[in-house]
Amino acid sequence: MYKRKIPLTMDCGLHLTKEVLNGKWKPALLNAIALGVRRPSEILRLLPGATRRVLSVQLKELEEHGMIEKKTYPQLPPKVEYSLTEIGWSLMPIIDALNQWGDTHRTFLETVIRQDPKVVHITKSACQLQHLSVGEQQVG
Amino acid sequence: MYKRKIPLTMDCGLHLTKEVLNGKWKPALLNAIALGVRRPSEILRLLPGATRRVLSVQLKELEEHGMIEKKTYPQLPPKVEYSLTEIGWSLMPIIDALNQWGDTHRTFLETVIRQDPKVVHITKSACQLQHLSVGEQQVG
DNA sequence: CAGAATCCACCAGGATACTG
DNA sequence: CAGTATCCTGGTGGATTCTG
Repeated sequence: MYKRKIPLTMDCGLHLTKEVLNGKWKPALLNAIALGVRRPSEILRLLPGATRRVLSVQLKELEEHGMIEKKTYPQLPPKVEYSLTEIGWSLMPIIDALNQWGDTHRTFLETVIRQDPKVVHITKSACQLQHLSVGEQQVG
Repeated sequence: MYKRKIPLTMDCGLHLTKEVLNGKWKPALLNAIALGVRRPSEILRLLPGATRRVLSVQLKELEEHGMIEKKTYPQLPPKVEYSLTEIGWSLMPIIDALNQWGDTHRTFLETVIRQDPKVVHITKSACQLQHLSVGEQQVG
């Protein structure tokens, strides 16, 4: 088993939270599940930029960190459903805030980020989360 | 100049925000500056886990993204002061929420994160942010 | 004191193929 | 459909040294 060689730094709340949300798709995954998209294949469709492997890895981490729960139906073909735990739900106001802040300042942000000479080109449509209305949220 | 070869994905607000806060010390840096710690040497003292170089790099990125402003006094020895821009300030509720969430669930989080077999050991005291009371915040 | 230049270890995440 | 194993690339951030 792989072991990380660089120690974590985690005594202020900021770093603890960062560790939980650390991963390219973690916030999007939590958001998707909160919006009722609970099956891996659906999530995969929702995030065309991500591969099955990466989603798998990050979902597992979220599960290990206690943010989501996994329900496996022992069938063929297999069926899996994820749901938020209570502590997972407690993250949603933050996710919403992140999402909203990005949307509010979209024009500005796209400009300054595009100005960044490091950024070669931008791919659009890697995430369809914004097409789901928040009103469709399901109650845990 | 280094150029990034992997395209960004940034059409949902979540990813825009993530790009801005992307960097090990970015939220902590914003928080520090908001709390009135504006000089590099002070910030360095506040975040003993980070090196001068990394702070320098991430401060520059925050500046390029328009979150902070840099004021240089042409003296010897040089003196530099950072401050939040208006849009930078607009991030503070989010930073506070991240910080608070981590603190609220500290016990749980430290447990599940430590359970993670990837984590070998944890360094404490890499960040002294929690020693500053929020009451000491300065107005932009 | 502030920061630029180098060098590099580490590891996150993408591609692909395979199993049940 | 869901998940794992393997391999590989690129880029973040740490160490160190040097300048003004």
